[in-house]
Amino acid sequence: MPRRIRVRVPEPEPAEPQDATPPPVTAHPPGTRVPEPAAFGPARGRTPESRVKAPERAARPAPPAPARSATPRGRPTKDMQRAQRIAREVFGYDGLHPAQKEAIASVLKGRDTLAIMPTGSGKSAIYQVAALSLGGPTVVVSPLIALQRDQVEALEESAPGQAALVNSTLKPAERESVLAAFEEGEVEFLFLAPEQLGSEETLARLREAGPSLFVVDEAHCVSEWGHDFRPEYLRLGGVVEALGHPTVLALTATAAPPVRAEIVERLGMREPQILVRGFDRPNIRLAVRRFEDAGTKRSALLAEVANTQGPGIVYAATRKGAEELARDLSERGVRAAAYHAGLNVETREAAQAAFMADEVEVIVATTAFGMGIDKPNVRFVHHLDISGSVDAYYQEIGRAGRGGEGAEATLFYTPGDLNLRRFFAGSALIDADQVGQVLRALEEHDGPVDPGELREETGLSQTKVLTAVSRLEDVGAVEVLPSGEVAATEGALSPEVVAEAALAQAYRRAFEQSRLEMMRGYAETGGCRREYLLNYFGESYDSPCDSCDNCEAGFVQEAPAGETMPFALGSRVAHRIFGEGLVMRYEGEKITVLFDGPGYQTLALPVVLQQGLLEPLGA
DNA sequence: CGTTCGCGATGTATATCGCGAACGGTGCGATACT
Repeated sequence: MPRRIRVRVPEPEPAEPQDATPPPVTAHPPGTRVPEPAAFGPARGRTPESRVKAPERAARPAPPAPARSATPRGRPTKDMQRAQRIAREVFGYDGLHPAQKEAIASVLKGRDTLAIMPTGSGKSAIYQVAALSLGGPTVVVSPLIALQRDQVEALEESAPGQAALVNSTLKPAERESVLAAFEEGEVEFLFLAPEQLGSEETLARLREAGPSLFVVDEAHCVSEWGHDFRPEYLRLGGVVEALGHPTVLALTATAAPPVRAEIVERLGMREPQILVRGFDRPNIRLAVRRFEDAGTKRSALLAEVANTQGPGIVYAATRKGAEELARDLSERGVRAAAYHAGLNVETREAAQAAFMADEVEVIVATTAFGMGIDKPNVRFVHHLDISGSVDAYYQEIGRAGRGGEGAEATLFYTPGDLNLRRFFAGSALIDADQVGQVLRALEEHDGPVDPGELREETGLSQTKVLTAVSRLEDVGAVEVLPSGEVAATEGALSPEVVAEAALAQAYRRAFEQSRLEMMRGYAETGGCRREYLLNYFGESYDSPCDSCDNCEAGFVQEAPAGETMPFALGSRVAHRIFGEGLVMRYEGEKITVLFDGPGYQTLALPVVLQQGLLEPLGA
């Protein structure tokens, strides 16, 4: 029930004349610092003169423009011209990069858009400019409260008072005033974590505000965290629907093809525009050093870091490992600090701030460190322990060399390190018993049930209940209503369903394991590592790269053109047992296919050809 | 899977051994306590 009836006057879009009147853009208030340009390339300095000129440009009447529908192809539309003015005058960007323009244009056309671009390439500018150009409020889902704060602060510089956030640290009165301001259209951007959207009341308030744009930042979290760690991520598709399907803009720095597909599916994106900006980071030199025992490996890494100019990041798999390495580095005279989720907030923030300020030279961290870190002068990112997937690894090493200078990414590898990752890849998932418990609790009710009730009745945690519900939803046994309530679909409550949900779980596990196998493949490949990484992200690359250990050692020969690729890279194939899949990579006599069911599988090419194991499929 | 933890036994050292259990990584929000 709406608390009040209110006629909402649509925001500028229709009210704004389509002709020469300048857009209602706030110029920088005097004394406001102009934010750094977010576009690629070196930040060009802005002179005071250029700042003074901006308002003049805004005041100058624009040339008469034809009606929007008559805008000639290939030239910026009226909407895009306006977006570029906003980028310049509100945010102080010197110009938008082509990829940014493309993404903004896509959003302005009302198209759901997935933009995959490296950190530091101005992803924030995309949603900022698109949001102000669209008119109508914008919901931004972001995984970390710290990131939300950074974004609000950044917006505060150029669009004061236009951004706010909602989370559990707010007092009820503060929360109320933020939501009210958002409903009234006084605040353009509202930042929140997906968990906030689990509250029916909050959702209703957002619906009341009538958002025109729904942004999912760090969208890979949908796939990486949604299945166990933060299941609310899988609920975002329902949230989008409940909000009347505003245009969805998903942003991430990395996503392999299956992760992309999952983002699109889970967010319920319709005919999405998918924009991928180059994955290659040629200035990062790639290497793997293999050891047979962990002690030797650790000593080698210590020596390497102690003799290398920082700043740098070392990733470790465990908290303890991170702390011990930081301690040993300090003993060797390296200014090092540990960073992991077990540290108290002050220690963590101090470590990060010191690293950003170049007071700490090396940060030794678990996976807790990194999201939102954009430091240009990181000289190396080394791994004491292997990452759980190539996706995670690439994101981690991508924090090196942002400024464009040379950087090193070395994986210190022993095969035994895979065990811990195997454990992580399988452990967080719930088992069939727990799915059964939730299903039985559902049977007790006739109609839809609130997840909170299920939690009480099963004694499972919120996360477990939501995970079980997601699995049951995957097999069509339950439906989650826009209200957040869970409803069993007709005739679905059967032992077969539990079995099916368990199977879905097994598939997920197999997929995780196959991703780990791909990481192992990187560690053990004799081919060009850059090619391996880029193939993983669905891009082709002509090795050798001359900037990885294998290419430098001369292991990688240039492949004769048109050699032994019986199935084109990126084409669809079918396998009798594994089902359909996507050809990812050739190496030696092996072919790697990403199957829709069991994930990445590497097959022996001669056997495949001899026994006809793979059938090419049409596009 | 490998390492660490907790505990009882050993058998008299205030320490070591052996065994099974537990843990290992990401963060939100809610709750219970000062």
